[in-house]
Amino acid sequence: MIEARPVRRQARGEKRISEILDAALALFAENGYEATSTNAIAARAGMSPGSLYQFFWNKEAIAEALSTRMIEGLRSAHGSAFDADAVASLPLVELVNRMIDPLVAFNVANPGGKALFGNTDMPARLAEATRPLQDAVIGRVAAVLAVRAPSLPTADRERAALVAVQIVKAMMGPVVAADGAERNALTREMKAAVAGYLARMDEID
Amino acid sequence: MIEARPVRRQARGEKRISEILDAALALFAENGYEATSTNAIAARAGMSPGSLYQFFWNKEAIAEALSTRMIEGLRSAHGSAFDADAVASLPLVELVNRMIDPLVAFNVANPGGKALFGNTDMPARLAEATRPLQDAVIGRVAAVLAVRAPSLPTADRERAALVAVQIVKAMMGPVVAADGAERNALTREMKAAVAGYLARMDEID
Amino acid sequence: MIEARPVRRQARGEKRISEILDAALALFAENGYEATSTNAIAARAGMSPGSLYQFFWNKEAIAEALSTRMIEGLRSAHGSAFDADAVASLPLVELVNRMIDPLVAFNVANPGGKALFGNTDMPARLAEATRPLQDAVIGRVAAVLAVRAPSLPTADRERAALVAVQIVKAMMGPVVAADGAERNALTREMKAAVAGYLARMDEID
Amino acid sequence: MIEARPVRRQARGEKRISEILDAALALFAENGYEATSTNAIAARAGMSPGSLYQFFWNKEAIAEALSTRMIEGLRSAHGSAFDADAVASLPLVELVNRMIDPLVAFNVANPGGKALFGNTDMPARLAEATRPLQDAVIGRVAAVLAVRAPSLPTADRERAALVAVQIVKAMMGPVVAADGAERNALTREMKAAVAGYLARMDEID
DNA sequence: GATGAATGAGGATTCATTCAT
DNA sequence: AATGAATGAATCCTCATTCAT
Repeated sequence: MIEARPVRRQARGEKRISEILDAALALFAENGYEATSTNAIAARAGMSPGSLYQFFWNKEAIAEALSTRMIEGLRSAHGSAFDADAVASLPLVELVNRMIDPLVAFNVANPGGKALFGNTDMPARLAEATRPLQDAVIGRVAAVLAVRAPSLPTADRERAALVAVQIVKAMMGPVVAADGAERNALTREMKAAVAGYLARMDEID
Repeated sequence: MIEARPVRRQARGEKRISEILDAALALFAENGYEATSTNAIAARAGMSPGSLYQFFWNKEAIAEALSTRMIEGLRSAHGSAFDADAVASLPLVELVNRMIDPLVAFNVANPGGKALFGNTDMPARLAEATRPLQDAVIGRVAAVLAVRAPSLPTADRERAALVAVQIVKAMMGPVVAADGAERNALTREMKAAVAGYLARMDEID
Repeated sequence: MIEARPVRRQARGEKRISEILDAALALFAENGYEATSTNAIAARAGMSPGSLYQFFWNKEAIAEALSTRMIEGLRSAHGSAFDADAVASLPLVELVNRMIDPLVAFNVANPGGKALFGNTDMPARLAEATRPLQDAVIGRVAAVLAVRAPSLPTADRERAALVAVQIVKAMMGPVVAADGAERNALTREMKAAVAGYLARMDEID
Repeated sequence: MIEARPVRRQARGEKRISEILDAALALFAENGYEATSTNAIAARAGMSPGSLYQFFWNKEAIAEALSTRMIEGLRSAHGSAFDADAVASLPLVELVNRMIDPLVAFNVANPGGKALFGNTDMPARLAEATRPLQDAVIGRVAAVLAVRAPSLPTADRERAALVAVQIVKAMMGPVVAADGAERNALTREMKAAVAGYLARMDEID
């Protein structure tokens, strides 16, 4: 009744958590959040339904953790792409490359992210848990714009960042779904769209 | 025994079908596809669950019909925006206006659309049922490009159309969610992004 | 999501509700509240689990309804036993007879009541829902005492009523469990205990 | 393979068993038998669930042991209250005092008892496991009556003992739940009820 | 054509119990 | 002796769908 359940975080725990998240990511990608059953996640992760709940309070918590892991993954995928001097000095096209290439690589390696973001079909509480990722990314782009287009009013800057992010998000589906030459072509167009749009707010080039 | 249920299309039938679709659209928009129960749709449509099934084989069929109705709605919303001479002679910015303004108006008036498109959280079969809308729209834009940039290879043209459509879709959520001045600002940016991108493939301006 | 579920109370509804309550009473009596599954109740009531929930929001609601039905049953079982002049004029022994005989008859006919009252093993909320019955009965006895022993302070009167009721409750289990001559003997002793105790507060005899 | 698990009774074992029973008693009192999980018992006893099962075969066994420990506790609580000459020579009121006062003290100190006795909400097998306590107490009272009212037929004597015990059990809940002056008042009434009832079978007074 | 009661499989979650370490 | 991760059956409840009226 009081139930502490400290959400295992030890040694072997990390591995199992990871297995659960992998399974969940795959299934969310295939069938969506709602249509994915916790029993299915457990089965795919090679454990019993009961074990799942030793690591997560409930289904939402899994999606939340997935979202968190995604943020961290993105951050490390970007590496030094957002370093102050890179941001300040690079030509726009090169900057866009540095931002988008790791994103594409990350999404190709982690299909299923799309099930988590920009998806209306999940409990309201979860949608909010998913927000940080969104906001983190937009914030990063806005920070870039703050350096590149310092005279732009904050509101405009945030809006522009949103637009850039939305374009990337929207194109990521087709990019991930395609492969080979077509994937490259789509990636090129995505970059063109983003760079073209941002060029308008950018004093330098 | 051989189950006829010929999907009613008669007199009063049309009206009831419409009521069901209205109810479904509203609920999908509020809670998403999976979280919307057929009983809730029936209730909101002012009929019994049994009656609902006299018009649709199952829940998916409702979403499919919604998708179809959406295509038609979009088509009529666009009116003469895609007329041959409009497409051939208008300045790009004006053409984009004629394409996007009705879309925004339509989506603001039908806020359930987002639950149906670009949402992974539905049975795979449904996601496919939803494709025609997508394709219809892309096809229309590709046709425009065929006129404006006739020298562009077909593959590039289709890809460009996809990009344009994705940008619009991606921005539609934020646009519909915002209101007043911010909605206008977002719409303006959406148009700028699309026009900016298409300008590259467009010989004229 | 909004879900009205007006808890069926119509024509045939009453019958089914009654069947559910009968089944629940029997099972609660056999296995207790917690150990009785809603599926088992439905099965014993000859319906599917889903149907059960057309009449009751959840398991607690069934116990609540059972408690309510019990109060009404007791009231009607007592008939005119608590009429003003009966209460005022009857010899104590006869009064006790009129109070206890219907209770014994009722409990023999409705075994299982014991699972609902004075049982700690149920959600706190339920325990409270069950209180009214308890209080109703004690209140009735206190009212009798108010007539028979008007000089007794209210607190003492309520306490005495509680004692009388507790004795009856405590003996009811053995009485119901026994049968034939032993049941009669136990009933006689229960009455003796109650009458003996009340005689002390009673001016007349 | 032949499953030994000899129910540890050694050195440190006794201490751990005691801790388990303490934890179980507290939790049964708080939440009832069914709602108390073995994991919660283990946690409260400061050990792992696995360890718990080294001392008890299952949940029922814990309740059984608790019942046994209760009998012993009661016995020692009563001390010399049932000594032959005390029983034979004391005025009834004083005898009742000597029997009931330790019981009240014991129950106030061990408020979990009520979850174990007179509670229908436990598996039938457990209810029986709980019987010995009941019977032990009744037997003791019957023995008293055998001395005080030797001419009473055995059956009547046992029945009278049952009544007395039931009264005490029934009042124990309210007594334990109350405190201060009200607890005293309730205890006084409990004694009055018991003494009043027994006086009828008692030749002396 | 319509109704709405009825169905029952399925989903999230818990918990008594086991077993590898 | 002890641990605590693992198990999986069982629970309450929902909902897409059917069918008698």
